[in-house]
Amino acid sequence: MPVTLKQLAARAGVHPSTISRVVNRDPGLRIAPETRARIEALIAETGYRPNGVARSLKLRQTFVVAVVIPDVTNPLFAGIFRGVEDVALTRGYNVILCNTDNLHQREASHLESLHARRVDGVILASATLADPSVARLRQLRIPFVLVNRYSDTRHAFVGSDDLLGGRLATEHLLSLGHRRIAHLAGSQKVSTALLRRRGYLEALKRAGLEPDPSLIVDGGFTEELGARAMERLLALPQPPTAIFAVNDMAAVGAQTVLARRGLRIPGDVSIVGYNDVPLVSRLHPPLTTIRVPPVRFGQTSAEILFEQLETGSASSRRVVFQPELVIRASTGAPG
Amino acid sequence: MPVTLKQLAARAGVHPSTISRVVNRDPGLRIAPETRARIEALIAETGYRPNGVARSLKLRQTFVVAVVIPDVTNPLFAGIFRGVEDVALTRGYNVILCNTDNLHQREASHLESLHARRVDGVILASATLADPSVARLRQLRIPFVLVNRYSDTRHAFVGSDDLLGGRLATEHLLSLGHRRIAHLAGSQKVSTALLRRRGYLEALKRAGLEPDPSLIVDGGFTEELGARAMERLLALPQPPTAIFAVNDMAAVGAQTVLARRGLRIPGDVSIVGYNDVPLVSRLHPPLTTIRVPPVRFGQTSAEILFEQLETGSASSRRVVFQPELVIRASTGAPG
DNA sequence: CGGCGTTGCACAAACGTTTGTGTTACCGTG
DNA sequence: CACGGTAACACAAACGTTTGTGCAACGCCG
Repeated sequence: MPVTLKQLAARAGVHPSTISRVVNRDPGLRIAPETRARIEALIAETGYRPNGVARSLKLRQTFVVAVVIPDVTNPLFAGIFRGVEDVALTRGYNVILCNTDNLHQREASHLESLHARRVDGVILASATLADPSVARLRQLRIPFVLVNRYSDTRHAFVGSDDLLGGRLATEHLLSLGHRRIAHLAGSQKVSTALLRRRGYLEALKRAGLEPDPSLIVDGGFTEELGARAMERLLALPQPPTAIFAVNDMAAVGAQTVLARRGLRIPGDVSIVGYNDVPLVSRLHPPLTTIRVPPVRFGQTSAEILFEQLETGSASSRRVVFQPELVIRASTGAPG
Repeated sequence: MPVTLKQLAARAGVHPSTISRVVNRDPGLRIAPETRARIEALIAETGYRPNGVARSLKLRQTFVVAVVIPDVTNPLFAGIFRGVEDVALTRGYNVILCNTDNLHQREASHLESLHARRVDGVILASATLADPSVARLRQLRIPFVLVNRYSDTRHAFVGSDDLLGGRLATEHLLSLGHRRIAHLAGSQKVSTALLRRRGYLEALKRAGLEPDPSLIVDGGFTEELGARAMERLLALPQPPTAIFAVNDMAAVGAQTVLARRGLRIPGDVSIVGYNDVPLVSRLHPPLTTIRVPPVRFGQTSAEILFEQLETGSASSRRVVFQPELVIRASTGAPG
């Protein structure tokens, strides 16, 4: 049922190339008005749509980009995707979404598949530090931009100042009078976690405090891992009076175990999260957190990607947004 | 840089078709072991990957499916996407994600684009009742399955029993002793909203109660719209003692205005939501809601879609899951 | 009226695969 | 030694476009 150029040409009594030029509005096309009308009528009648696959083959462009993220189920990444789709749409692009679950293996296999499909570019939100997948992307000469997390500083990147964010969160806690501030750290293989931790350490140092290694506990980005890390902290001889969690979900996990132990927030321990994902403002208590603009991440990274596609040359633009501390009821003066 | 079959063939001193057969492991291929070895070495050396676009053109299959949803930012739809991606991966498929924002125009334009790209199938989670887009899909002969919402009963569909869900929610409220139960209804153009409302009405009728039209207020699926609807309810001469919201976000919106007015939940008014999206269990108070399995929605719909792709014939299978009432602290006996 | 510049198209190659059908050389058999 | 069979490939068409170039026919000018 899908009509082809050749069939149309036969019915219109012209050569396929002529039809092609009218559907593509070739500006240099000189054509008799009646012929054009005949062709246009036929197009309307048959509902002809050029076969995108054939077009892509000929044009060496697929008009598809891919977004690779750890997990759409995480509102941060969902927001990023929205951002890129919104700008991709305006350029006539569609976007393939790939979830990696933070598995290198899965990330790599997605990339091979995307390469085979000849996507025009990829936006990678799942990069780790010195990520081999990023090297692969370069090797394959696939235009790409890193978002939220970076791999190293040579590549196009859009995200926010996680170092500052870590400092903001910690300084807030310090200003409330906390001295034993713990950090629920994420994997140090990802830039965001690394920088937030560094920001935490910097803030402590600026305040003249010696960081206590036992207060920095490697957890992860999930509720489950945040909860486990919190439990380890509570087992300490002298538990912290405040927590800075690497992200909101870890903070929520910590809240849960605190509540189970009958500890009050912020009475007994204050908590600050990171990202300000939906609904954390409605938790019990509402979570103090660091706000970042996920949709703008997506939009900006897409714009940089398309810039590369248009100029045909890789960019190493880095745009970093300022994170913002939003103070809610989960933080207060130490008991 | 991307190698082609022809280039490989030249270097290997064989015909392109021979290479093609070895990469595709053509079972009927008789080949000298040494030739095969030479070719395989060349493939490994050059990192050759068949051009997927050319393959698609020849095979008339793109190995791409699309998921069309209102908004990924909504965890329900994000979950559905995860489900379909998981099974698509096992079949070597990639998936394009499209957001419609519940705009018919945007839905239609996405569909045209997907058709032009010749995607192998689509999973549609944004259908309205008697949706023209669904008709278009049939007309274009694109295999598809509806998920969560249906358009009419002739098409493949996977979702849950929203009628039952609506009854469950309402009966729970009734069993607590509520008599003035309001319903924050969603758009009656979508099956889920329509059925949940019908379930609500049925439960009332079974309890021998006459539904009060002023207690059914058309809101929408967002926090904002839920809030507005709640305000209208509070302006009533005799406000309700309980609310059944069409989804969790609307319920959250209602909670907000209740809190602003100093009304206690569930002391003054009870609330039940729908979907059990992440974090509503951690709200203040934790939200009673109806749980549905979004990831299974996605998985199942993908399986049905692939079934169609394999058999080459449209299916009208309908699989509906049982929703589950999960009782939390937002509901209690009327004050 | 010859030549030239347009106008309005047609031609054909190319994009990179897949696959049904040759075709050659060789081996074994009677 | 002729013949059939098979092993190991080569050939070529096709998938549906795009685009540089070719080429009639026509009108116009000197």
